[in-house]
Amino acid sequence: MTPINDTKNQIIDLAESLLLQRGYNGFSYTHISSALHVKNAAIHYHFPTKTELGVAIIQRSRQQFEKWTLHPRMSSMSFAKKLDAFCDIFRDFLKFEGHVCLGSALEHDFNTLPETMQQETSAFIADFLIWLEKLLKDGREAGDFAFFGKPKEQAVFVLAALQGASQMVRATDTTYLDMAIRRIKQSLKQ
Amino acid sequence: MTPINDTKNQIIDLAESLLLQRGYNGFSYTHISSALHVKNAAIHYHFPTKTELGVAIIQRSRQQFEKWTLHPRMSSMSFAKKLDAFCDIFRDFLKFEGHVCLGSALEHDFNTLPETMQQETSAFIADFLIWLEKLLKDGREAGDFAFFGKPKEQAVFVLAALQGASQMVRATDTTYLDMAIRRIKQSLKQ
DNA sequence: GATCATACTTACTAGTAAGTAAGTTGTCAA
DNA sequence: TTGACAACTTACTTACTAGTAAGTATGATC
Repeated sequence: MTPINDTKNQIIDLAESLLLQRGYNGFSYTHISSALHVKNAAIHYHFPTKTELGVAIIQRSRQQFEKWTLHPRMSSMSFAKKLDAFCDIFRDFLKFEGHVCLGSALEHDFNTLPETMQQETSAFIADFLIWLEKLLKDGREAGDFAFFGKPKEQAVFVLAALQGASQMVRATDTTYLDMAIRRIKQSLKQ
Repeated sequence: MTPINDTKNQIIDLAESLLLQRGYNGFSYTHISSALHVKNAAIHYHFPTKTELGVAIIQRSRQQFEKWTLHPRMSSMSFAKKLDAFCDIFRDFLKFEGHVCLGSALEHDFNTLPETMQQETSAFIADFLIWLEKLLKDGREAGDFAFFGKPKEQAVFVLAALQGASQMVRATDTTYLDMAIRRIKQSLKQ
């Protein structure tokens, strides 16, 4: 048979891709099963409910982000380089046709999401904001960044711009994210 | 019977509200018909397809925005006041429980939208960007705004931040939009 | 008073959604 | 060789989706 967890991981991969492309209410188990050439019930075997599948997607992404933040190469980076790397996360999402970042996709469907997914979504956004706030705070203290007000407020602003731009790309032009990123960096210069 | 266009307008009102709350794939004709205490087919009488209803929502919004830009009181406003008024559009969306701005909602569902709705969505976003670009350009020339680079790039940045923040609010806190607006204004100061 | 359009309702259709119960098959361990 | 389990399939259910065809009440017009 197939290797252990192979189908399960393929399901999460595909479901995440569909979520980023079409939103939580825009994909079904049939989308996944037909793409993987298995039956509808096979998906239900691995993820009895769509809610469990949704939670699995977010939890895996949270783990990936945590791993990213803890990666050895991060500790040797300058604050500016870290911000660059963070912006690259959003650029990477757009490499796949029609994708948007996960936070943006989940926020949009928030009101129609089951409660457990809502909780995971809020935690996911909080992960990003906490990391970003610390980067901006430490970067300003070190003299690498310059901005007024609280680091948290600036973090909200940066994340909002990144998410907003990654979404705007769909109805406009893919260069718009780069425009926003240039402006974000500009807004942090002395 | 009911006054002319009353039901039709009520349908657009409700459909728009549902679209902003739940996304295009998150509401059905049944949501509308049961709320208005009419039958499913009554909605189809006014809007034969969901696509036509979707297009009607966007077109009405575009007309409302055009009317807003041409309102007599606008011409006497300072550039800063105009920007304030523009930001208020986004604040107003959030007054209704769980709403997000229309542009954000449409961009999110873009890939699953019928073609006519995609075209209207792109035009809707373009309306906003063109107005904003002109405001920023004229404002900088008059010495009221200060920023580097092209007005268009700054316009993309401002709209991205507004849309992103209006969406982030769902998974976080309603104060986050105000944070972003404060930062936007700060980024345009000398 | 007949005709006609408007604004519906009743009663359906075909398709798709998530989800389930029961049976099948390959693999591995005792 | 025999269980036992993982990983499915087959065959279904219930609920909801957009959309339609045909009929009806109401008011305005000729």
